[in-house]
Amino acid sequence: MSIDAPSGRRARLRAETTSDILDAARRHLAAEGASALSLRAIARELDMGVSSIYRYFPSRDDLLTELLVEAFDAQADVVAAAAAAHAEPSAALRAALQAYRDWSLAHPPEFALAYGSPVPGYQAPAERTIRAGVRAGGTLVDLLERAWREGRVDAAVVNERDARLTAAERSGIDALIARRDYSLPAGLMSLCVDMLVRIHGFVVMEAFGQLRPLASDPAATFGRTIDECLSAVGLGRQDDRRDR
Amino acid sequence: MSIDAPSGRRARLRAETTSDILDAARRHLAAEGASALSLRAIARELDMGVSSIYRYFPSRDDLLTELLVEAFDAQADVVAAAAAAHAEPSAALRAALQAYRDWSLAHPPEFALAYGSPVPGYQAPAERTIRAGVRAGGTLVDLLERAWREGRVDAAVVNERDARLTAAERSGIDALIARRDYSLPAGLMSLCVDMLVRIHGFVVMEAFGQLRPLASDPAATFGRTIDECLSAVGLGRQDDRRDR
DNA sequence: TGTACATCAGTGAACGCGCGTTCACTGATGTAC
DNA sequence: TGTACATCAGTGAACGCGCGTTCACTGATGTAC
Repeated sequence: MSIDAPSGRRARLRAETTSDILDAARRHLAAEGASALSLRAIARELDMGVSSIYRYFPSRDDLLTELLVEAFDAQADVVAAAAAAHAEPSAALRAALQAYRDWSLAHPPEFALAYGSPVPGYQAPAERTIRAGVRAGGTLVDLLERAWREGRVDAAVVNERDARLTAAERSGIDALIARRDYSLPAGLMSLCVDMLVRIHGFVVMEAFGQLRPLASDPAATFGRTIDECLSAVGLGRQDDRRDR
Repeated sequence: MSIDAPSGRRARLRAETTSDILDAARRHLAAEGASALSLRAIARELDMGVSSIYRYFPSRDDLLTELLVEAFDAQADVVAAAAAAHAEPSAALRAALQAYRDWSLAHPPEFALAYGSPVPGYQAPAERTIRAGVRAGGTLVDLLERAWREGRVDAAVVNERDARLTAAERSGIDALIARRDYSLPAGLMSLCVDMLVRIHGFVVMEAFGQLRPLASDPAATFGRTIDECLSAVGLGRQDDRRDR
């Protein structure tokens, strides 16, 4: 997060205070929710005047944006790291999906900020936000691309999906692939979207407490959902059954 | 919504004003989000003093609760009506799931209130809220129960799921069935939960605008998701393929 | 090493705002006889 | 039909609160010579 970091005590202290503020903000995010995040409360907690905060962030909204970008980045980092730990694509994909869930459940306020209902009166600035928000999904697409190139994806599954796409869907998928410079076939991209929706939907429900009354062993249920997603995407082979 | 409704002009006017307030509240919910819902703004819109609102609702939180309960009820009504329009269970289930999505997309603020990130400083009173919140899901379970009783569910699918349940999952599922007085087998209940999670997850993403960058024909994508859910639940037979 | 100046973190008071809620009130609508 | 009383919708002023943001300031930390 530190920009440039031009050495010297002053710079170091500045960086420290900046991250103190962000930490306190995160705590308040956790306690009260994004729309109740208040500069005054943060200042109180840090034992400093409210006005001091303006030395570090030009406004409350900028603070929120920073938190939002950090959240997306942290999640994407964790997902990428999990994926990188496995050479075999479907094992990597499993690990990545698991990491997606783990991070989300471990950081409820950040997750809610990133994916929950919009914060009233706050409009996230597209430029900074979109790039960060796309990264986690991008990692998953990369994995599928690699699996596809290596011939590990069941082509019959992909072709069947391909044949079922409506014209509108196909043009949307093609545009998406072009926009993000992906290189997988449209059918596989469509299957990938389904997978994302399924995984994310699961995590949203769990994070917001709507799953608890329905499933008492969410980890197991999620594991099975991963299994089903992998096989739906044409990766349901025997070679990765060991790590379940 | 009207309680008892003891005739007379006064009562009628009272009911009218009450629903005027609720309407205005809904509009503000739509415009600003739940946490920004303000009695003063509502009063302004209705050209009345703020204090008058207290003749109708004891506090802001009670107003919110009323909106919340109404939202759950409205959604559940729509789902139940859609289901009731079809005799054949899997057609009814299709219609019900479709209605679930349609209502949600048509009422973004109510949907966000009911299923989005929690409103800061507001805790929904469990007694009134839970009963209403469970209704829509209950309709879907009823349909599956009926299909099961009529022998339309593929027993092999149910048994396979049954065999895969962890001990924790099984006891959770059994408790859920007992608590709500359902009567379907544990395997089918577990499949039903998966279905709910999948459908709800899809709708959440669509309602919160996170699906748009990924899918350009969400209706078609949702239709396919329904297909997959039905066959995952053991209802993927030929007899209802006509209405796709 | 010492001096003169620039930078910048931090301060506290103030502004103006919108909020939920309370209160004592007015006047219209209903009810009992 | 008329009168006396009870009910209750609606009012406007006031209270106390927390908020984001601005401003002119002080004093410590760095930099140039």
